[in-house]
Amino acid sequence: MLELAILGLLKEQPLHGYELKKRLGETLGFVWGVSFGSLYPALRRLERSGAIERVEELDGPVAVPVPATGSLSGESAAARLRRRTRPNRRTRKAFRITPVGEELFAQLLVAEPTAGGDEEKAFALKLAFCRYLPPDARLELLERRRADLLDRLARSRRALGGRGGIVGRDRYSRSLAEHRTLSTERDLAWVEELIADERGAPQEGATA
Amino acid sequence: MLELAILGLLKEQPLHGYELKKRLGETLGFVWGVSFGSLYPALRRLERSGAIERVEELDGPVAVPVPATGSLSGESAAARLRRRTRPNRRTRKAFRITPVGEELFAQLLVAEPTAGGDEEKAFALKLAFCRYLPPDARLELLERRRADLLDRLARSRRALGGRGGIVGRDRYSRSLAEHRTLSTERDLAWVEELIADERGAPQEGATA
DNA sequence: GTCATCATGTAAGCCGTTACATGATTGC
DNA sequence: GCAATCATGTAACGGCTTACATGATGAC
Repeated sequence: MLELAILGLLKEQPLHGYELKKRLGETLGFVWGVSFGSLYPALRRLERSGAIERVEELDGPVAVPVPATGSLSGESAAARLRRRTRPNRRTRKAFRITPVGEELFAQLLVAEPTAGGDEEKAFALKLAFCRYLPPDARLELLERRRADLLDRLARSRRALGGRGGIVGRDRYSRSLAEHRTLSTERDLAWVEELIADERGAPQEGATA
Repeated sequence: MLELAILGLLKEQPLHGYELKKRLGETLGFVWGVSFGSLYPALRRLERSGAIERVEELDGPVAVPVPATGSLSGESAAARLRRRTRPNRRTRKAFRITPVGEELFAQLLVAEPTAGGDEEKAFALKLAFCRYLPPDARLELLERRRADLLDRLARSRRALGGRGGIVGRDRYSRSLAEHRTLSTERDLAWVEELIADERGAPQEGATA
């Protein structure tokens, strides 16, 4: 999962570890937070397997439009900008994705979630990158998610309604079960909406 | 987390591993599924630490009212019932919670989630057992959750609205971010409802 | 010269997983 | 007797965490 996220971000532009972590926290943050302790080993693994490679840092490469989160004071924003224009650090190691990495990325994007992990996160992550997927694979991803949710909903309802289930337990458990069921229903509705959109207008590589 | 769940179930009645796993799947299933590979080692740990102890299996102990999930055929339900009335298995090891275990349980129930784990699950689990908590601790649990959700919501919105955020990314990421934000808002509303209920009628050990 | 931040990395450990191995009980 | 289920356990591993160690760069 981490590797998918890394490759996905590197598809956009070469980055070094520290920056990668920041982006993982910013643009994928509602999905995920990673620590250095996992990030760097992951980078090494990816490099050794040939999925990514070191790249010399060109000066001011892709010129992020101006980070301007708005919450920064004008002063420090200016400082950040100044710094950003002259990033000639020798100590940092930027990586770029290789063709091998592209292939790995494509594989990971359609792979079954590795049971141990968190199904929700895995789906969220894949969705965040599914613009790189051909329309049919995209649909399949969504359909699979839909099936999972239907399944879970069935179990939820069985637990909720069936005698011997949640009924008769305390109010907290009951409230929890009800809320979870509702959430699942809404997730399902959302996914079905995505599916409908997808069938309606199967946008090729839709970036906008 | 596993240990909390085990202790919580054992508070109701002594159980052996296999049954424990079933219950974990049934009554806590929408929150959790455990495998034997974690369950048995956890039981050993708990036993060694004195939190639980082996107990001789009395015949037909607590007499679960009749499992009757409704989805079983009458035949196999009858078989299940028949079996249940004479469970004189020597091979299985039933455990009961000890005073030490009660204390551990109480501790785990109010402990901060161990960062590594899944915050959602941890909260759900605690809520499922919070009837054992004194009203003030219960409120604190809810308030803490509320704070977490508020925090997450703020970050969600920042990512969503702020320039440099999700705007400008592809429609999938955008939809994802919007949906997550909505979900968080609803979780928050739910928790606030629970808090209001709690303040309105601080039921002592509310089982019904 | 010192502090904050940027930047990379290692070590130990936690908490769970799957896969495998084994054996008792019961229904037919 | 045979298969299904009940029941307990071990081994190897996975993926992530925190805590720790180290050092460069830039601001003042």
